[in-house]
Amino acid sequence: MEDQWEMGLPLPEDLTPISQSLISPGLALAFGITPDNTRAQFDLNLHDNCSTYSPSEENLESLSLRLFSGRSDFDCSNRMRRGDSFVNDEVNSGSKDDGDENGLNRAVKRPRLVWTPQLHKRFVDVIEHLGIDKAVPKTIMEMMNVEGLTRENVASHLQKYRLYLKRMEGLSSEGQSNPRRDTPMFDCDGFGSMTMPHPHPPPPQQQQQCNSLPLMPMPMVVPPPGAAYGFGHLGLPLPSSSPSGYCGLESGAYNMFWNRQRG
DNA sequence: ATACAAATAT
DNA sequence: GATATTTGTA
Repeated sequence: MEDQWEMGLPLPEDLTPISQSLISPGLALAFGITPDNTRAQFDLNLHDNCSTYSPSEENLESLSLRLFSGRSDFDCSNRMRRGDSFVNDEVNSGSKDDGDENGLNRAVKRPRLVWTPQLHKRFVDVIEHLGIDKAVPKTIMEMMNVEGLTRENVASHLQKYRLYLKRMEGLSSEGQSNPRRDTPMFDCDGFGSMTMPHPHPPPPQQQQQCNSLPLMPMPMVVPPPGAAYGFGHLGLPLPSSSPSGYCGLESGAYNMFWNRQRG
């Protein structure tokens, strides 16, 4: 059962290697995984400010491996730090591909991250396995192990996620016979946890016994182009689950999922 | 100096 | 509304 997730995944040699690991050796050890082939290969669905990029082409797979045009070492280094005011400590200044036409070392803007259901699912999985007390942005980011994902990406998402949890909490304690109780309109990957969050925090898990988790080694399965996506929340028919178990939206956020009822 | 959470901005 | 950025604080 524990190796079932591997079925249908691309072979290691089919995957483009990624230059940088976001998981610490300690975490990797704690999870009993080998750092080489376990990095998340998420399509981060990054949107440029100017052009919205839709990964519906056959180039999806290659796009999913790196963030933006040719660089994977983006990291947080292009952001201003508090106190001082450096713009961009980008190393290869003077090159023409840094988006700077004038030779000035301008800050390069990181595209906006879109939290796809896949990404969000991993986020939730990590949180649930960490326990609320240990679920802080940095740890979550490390355990998610998604290339290019920053701590502030996670922090921002976490802030909203906590808001969501609070809403649900107040909701469940409010009216017991509440008709508005979330019926899971779908239980596909990534959605169920959003529509039906755990009412109670999962039992605190110890790091040492976490190696049984199917959490880490889970490269994203890219659906074939033109595949029917899960629009169950819109009342559209769900595709019969594919053998690989893929079920989700390839592009676009899950947005409307957690904005159910509002006060 | 760093990371967090909350507040605010885009 | 979603995500980013700033602000206050531990």
